[in-house]
Amino acid sequence: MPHREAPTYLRIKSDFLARIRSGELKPGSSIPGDAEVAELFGCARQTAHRALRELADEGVIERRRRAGSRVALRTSQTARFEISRIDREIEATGAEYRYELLDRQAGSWTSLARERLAASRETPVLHLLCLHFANDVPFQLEERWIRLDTVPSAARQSFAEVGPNAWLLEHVPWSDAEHQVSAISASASVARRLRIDAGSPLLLLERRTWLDPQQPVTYVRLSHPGDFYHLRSRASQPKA
Amino acid sequence: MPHREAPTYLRIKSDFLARIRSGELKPGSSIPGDAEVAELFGCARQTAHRALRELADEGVIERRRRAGSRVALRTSQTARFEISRIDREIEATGAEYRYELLDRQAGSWTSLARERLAASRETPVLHLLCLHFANDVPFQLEERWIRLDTVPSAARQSFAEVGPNAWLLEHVPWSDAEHQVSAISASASVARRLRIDAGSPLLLLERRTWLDPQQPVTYVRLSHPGDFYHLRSRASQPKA
DNA sequence: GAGTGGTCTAGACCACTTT
DNA sequence: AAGTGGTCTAGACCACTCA
Repeated sequence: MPHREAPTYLRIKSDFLARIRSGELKPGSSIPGDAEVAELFGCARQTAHRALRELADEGVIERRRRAGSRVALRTSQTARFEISRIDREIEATGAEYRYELLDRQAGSWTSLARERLAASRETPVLHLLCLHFANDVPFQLEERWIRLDTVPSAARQSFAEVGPNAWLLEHVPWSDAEHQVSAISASASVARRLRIDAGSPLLLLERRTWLDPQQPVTYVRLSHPGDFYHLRSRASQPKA
Repeated sequence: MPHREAPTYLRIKSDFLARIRSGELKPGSSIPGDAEVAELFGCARQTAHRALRELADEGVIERRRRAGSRVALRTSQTARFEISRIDREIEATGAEYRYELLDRQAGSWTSLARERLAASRETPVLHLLCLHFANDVPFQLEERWIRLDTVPSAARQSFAEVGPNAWLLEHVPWSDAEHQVSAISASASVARRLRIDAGSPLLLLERRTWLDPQQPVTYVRLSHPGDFYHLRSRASQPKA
């Protein structure tokens, strides 16, 4: 296999990343401007510009007009967790997936859900209670509220076969999403559904989505027995 | 304030995003090639190319040579959680932060930590047990192992004043990181440290980092009383 | 006012992939 | 073999921001 030469803009990025990693360039160090970088690497300004722009987009450096570019000061690590459709996630492990709709009620608010969806008592809502199984073992309990004024078509869905998450992902676009992960004790009723002991640790994933910043779509609480479920994330520093 | 016209490549991105959001372009729909988009918008091919390339980088569309571009099929939502330095996170809430080193031992492996760091019994290691307080209430228990063959300078650190996370972030670059979040019951010893009841739910954040794919740096278990801590994430669809 | 980054163009060559 | 995306150039104008 012949070694293919990397594009110039990637070589420039690699070069700066290596110099940052080695400690030669420290957070706050200033970086040559587009024109100078272009001259150093013997390329057009546009090419140098692309390398530096992408480094800035990735948060590696900070650029300001007139003031020039500097190595960014990193204070936090970020982890990106993929939250897949539960059916695919279960099937990916080789287990058999099964879905069960436990309850479906229009107009059934809880005060928590009303607050989360910025709704009044009169706002039309669909409440769903669903259970997801892996090899016939309860894996996830899903408590969901859907605002019917935002998504009227949901009222015509039975959700007997297709889970609400799969349906919403395919039929309702979203502009904003909020996730929250916490650890709680299983209440008696949740524990009964999940066939675990009351008080057992649960990994609770809450999600809200919006059609646009003014229109909440759904609020969902996904409870998982602590032994079964975890969120995983693997990240690399920007490479090239 | 005069309304400033947006750059052409952003207008192109917005246009496609709007058409995707409206349902006019569905997952799998094909999208005109660079040249055609350039003609449609009356701009140079490079400009159209940048718009489409960025959409592809963001995962909105998929591009393949010869085959053209298509709207990507999204199956999962991704949430990006920022994992800050705990001291800053606590101070950001207005609470007072305090740090305490409970234990520091060289050569003290557990089998779990050895497995996570791909180490043998003879691999030199530093084990640390730390407690982080918010307003004098235990907030996070930190159990950490640092491979001293990878980071020899850690052996000279007392970690009495500066927490290991802050020190490592500033002194040891990393190329890869892995996070895992789960819910567990507090063991008796952990519960005692955190001044909670044994069996209480804990949000456990585990992290591993590598200097490069062959050199593990550290493995850490961060336990948080379920009532106090949660991971939060807010995301928007790519906007323009 | 001057320097820096941000964007755009017209033209070009190449590499990959499908037909 | 041909069409598509990926990259590069040389030159240009503009906008923002600091001195």
